[in-house]
Amino acid sequence: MKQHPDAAAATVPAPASGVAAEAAQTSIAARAMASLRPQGSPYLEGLNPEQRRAVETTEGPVLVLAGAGTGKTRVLTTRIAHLVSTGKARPYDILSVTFTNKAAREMKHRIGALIGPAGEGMPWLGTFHSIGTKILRRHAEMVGLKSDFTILGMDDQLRLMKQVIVDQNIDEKRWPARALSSAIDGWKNRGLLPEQVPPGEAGAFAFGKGGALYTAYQARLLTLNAADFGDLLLLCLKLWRENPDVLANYQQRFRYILVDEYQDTNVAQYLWLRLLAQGHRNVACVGDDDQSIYGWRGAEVDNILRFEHDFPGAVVVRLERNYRSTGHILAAASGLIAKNEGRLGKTLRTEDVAGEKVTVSGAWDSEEEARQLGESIESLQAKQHPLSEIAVLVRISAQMREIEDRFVQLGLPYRVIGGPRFYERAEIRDALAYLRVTMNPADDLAFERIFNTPKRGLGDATLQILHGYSRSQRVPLLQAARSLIETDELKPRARSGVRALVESFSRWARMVGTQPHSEVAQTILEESGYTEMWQKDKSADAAGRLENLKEFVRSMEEFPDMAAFLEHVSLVMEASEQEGADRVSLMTLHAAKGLEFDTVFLPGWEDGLFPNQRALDESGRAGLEEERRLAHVGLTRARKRAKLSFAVNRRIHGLWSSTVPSRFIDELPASAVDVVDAPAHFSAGASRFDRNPTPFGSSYATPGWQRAQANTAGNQGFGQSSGQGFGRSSSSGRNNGGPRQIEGELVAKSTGAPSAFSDGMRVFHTKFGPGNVAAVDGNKLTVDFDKAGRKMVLDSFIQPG
DNA sequence: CAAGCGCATATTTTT
DNA sequence: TATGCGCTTG
Repeated sequence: MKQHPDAAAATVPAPASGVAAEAAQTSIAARAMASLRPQGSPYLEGLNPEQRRAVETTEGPVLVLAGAGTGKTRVLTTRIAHLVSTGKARPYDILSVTFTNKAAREMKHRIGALIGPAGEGMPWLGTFHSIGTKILRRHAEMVGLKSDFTILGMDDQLRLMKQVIVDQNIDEKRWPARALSSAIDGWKNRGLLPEQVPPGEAGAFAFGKGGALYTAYQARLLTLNAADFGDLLLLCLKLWRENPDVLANYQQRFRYILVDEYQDTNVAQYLWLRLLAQGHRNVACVGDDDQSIYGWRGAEVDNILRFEHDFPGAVVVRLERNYRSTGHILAAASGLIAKNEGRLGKTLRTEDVAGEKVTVSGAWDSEEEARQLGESIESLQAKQHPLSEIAVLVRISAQMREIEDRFVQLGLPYRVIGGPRFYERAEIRDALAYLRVTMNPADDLAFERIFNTPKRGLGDATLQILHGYSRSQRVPLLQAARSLIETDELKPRARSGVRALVESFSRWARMVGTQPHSEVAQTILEESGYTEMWQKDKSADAAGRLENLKEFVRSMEEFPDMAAFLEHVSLVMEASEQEGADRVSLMTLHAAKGLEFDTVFLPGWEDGLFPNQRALDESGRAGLEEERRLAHVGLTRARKRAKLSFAVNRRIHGLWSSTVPSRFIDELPASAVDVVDAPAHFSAGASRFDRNPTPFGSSYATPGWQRAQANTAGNQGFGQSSGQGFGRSSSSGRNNGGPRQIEGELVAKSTGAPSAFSDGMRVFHTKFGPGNVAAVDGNKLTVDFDKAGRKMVLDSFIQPG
């Protein structure tokens, strides 16, 4: 995109351009003008007083705490409309950042609806990354790049990291590229350039070479004229720090700044915003601390909690009126989130009816849970409830399989939202790599990717030769290949393969510009043998991949040229969801943020799964609070019906383990919740016992037992500080000792004898070696192994040591 | 260079 | 359990 904002503005029919010009000069007059308008502004109608305040407080820092379903997007878009139509700002004076492309698109759309085509001309509405890219391309030389730098996806990033690791003679096994890459990402998220990383931290990686690796990695990026996602922000910071005049220009340019989902910003984004906001200080951040669920990838809830401190004099507006959910659902969600300590505090209220209570039901195991889920959906379906208004939200994707299996069996149409994205599929990345090399012969990472795909008899040996030449002559791989086919460096066989490839790329490069770009792509895929490769492949998914390739080529037609297309896909890594069909939606809780449904099912509310043990282990109380926010997000997705469930047995890494209901269940206000008896039919449930008959089986599978379980859960007081680990909770209790051991018998086929182990005992495991028992739960032990760390193991694999 | 085996590993995921 | 990876073998 080379569109210059000022040029763009000239083409925008500015409704109040005369006023705008004055506004820039005489703010008093402008304000006076503005005060006249609201009465006649249709867009302000229907806003509640808080929303209106959020819209009309245009000057100075504003924090809008927008609870779930309180009309956040509406405020954001109306605010822009307000700024533009009062003449306080022209569309190109407003910087408006979102997190996802989807959010940006929706905002563009809605602004367009409010103020007409002027909104579509907003050049500075986009994601942090797309705006960062736009800024960087203009000043690329100042950070050592060229303006046509390529943006690396995660796979390129990893490949590059691997090379750097090898270059630095680090043991790749001990320090996998993944780990280092994520460390570097972490530093970038915190706005740290290589030299700014605290030495202690950098030293903790790769035998003290962490810092050196980061430096080397950045150097390689510059050589390749490439930037990774983190750089898109980090290099802006660098650019602005080193060139105050450039910064001043942007500070001046952005009269008003709006930020969506502020609770998800990381440190780099915060610094980025703060630098820009120091100009006019008109920065409005909209967010909800109770929906911050991305701490694990660098989001800092602190940013939102500290807003008033960071921007003195900030006006804080709370949007607490919820327009989405009925009373009980809201009460449940509010009651739950109130248990969090680190929050600014909001109380959602609704004027809607109380509606149905949130239901909680238990199941014997995850299979039965899925069965019940299917039945509930079918009965809703029988009552004409549209499937598209039903969502199943799970904590981890692994839960999806059983549910999908069930849906398939029932013939229930469903769709999985999230999951592997279109542009991340192997065939699409391959196709992209071909295009990238065609467009940019110096794109070594792309070249390497398709070097021998499809197979053309080229292996690692050949690649090493190319690399050697490329490095010594300081030319890109493709250039190296072009030179080497003139010599005898390569074996004849490899040489002919390389020659064919090199010549193809020259040919394809010549086609660009003379033929429509989608046709060029089509030709490339055919001539390279790539399409043929999949046609010959007779595995199950080959047909789907060919279909994807077709869709890929087709989607190119929506872009003016190949370069524009490539820019788009490097920033927009998302699938094109096809809407319309009446299907149940299945997704993770994370993927559900921002969506809403009439009916929401929330299976798997069990301690260890949700709240997730790993979050607890890694982040302690903060982790628990984030999990609780996730629960809150889940509940607030529901308009009319929220149905929680848990299973008492679940397979974890292939082993059956018994589980206890999530502590979150007990944190729900009782008045908003109905405990549901399990359905009375046990035909299917009984089959478990048919296979594994035990004297106790049937009685424990009765509804009464399940109710008892639910009650037991209530009485045990989960959720206090003690809860650590699947096993630890409260195994001493006689209430769960009985059933637990029987489950153990059924499930783990152990002897069922009471555990002979106790806390602190020295033990030996056939696989993990020596360790100390940290906790005992029936036949399951949590052991801190000397070498392998903390693991949960079955006692039958353990000997007293 | 490809197929096959053993081994470790096992959340959440946008840009 | 199941997947994916890296190494060994044909």
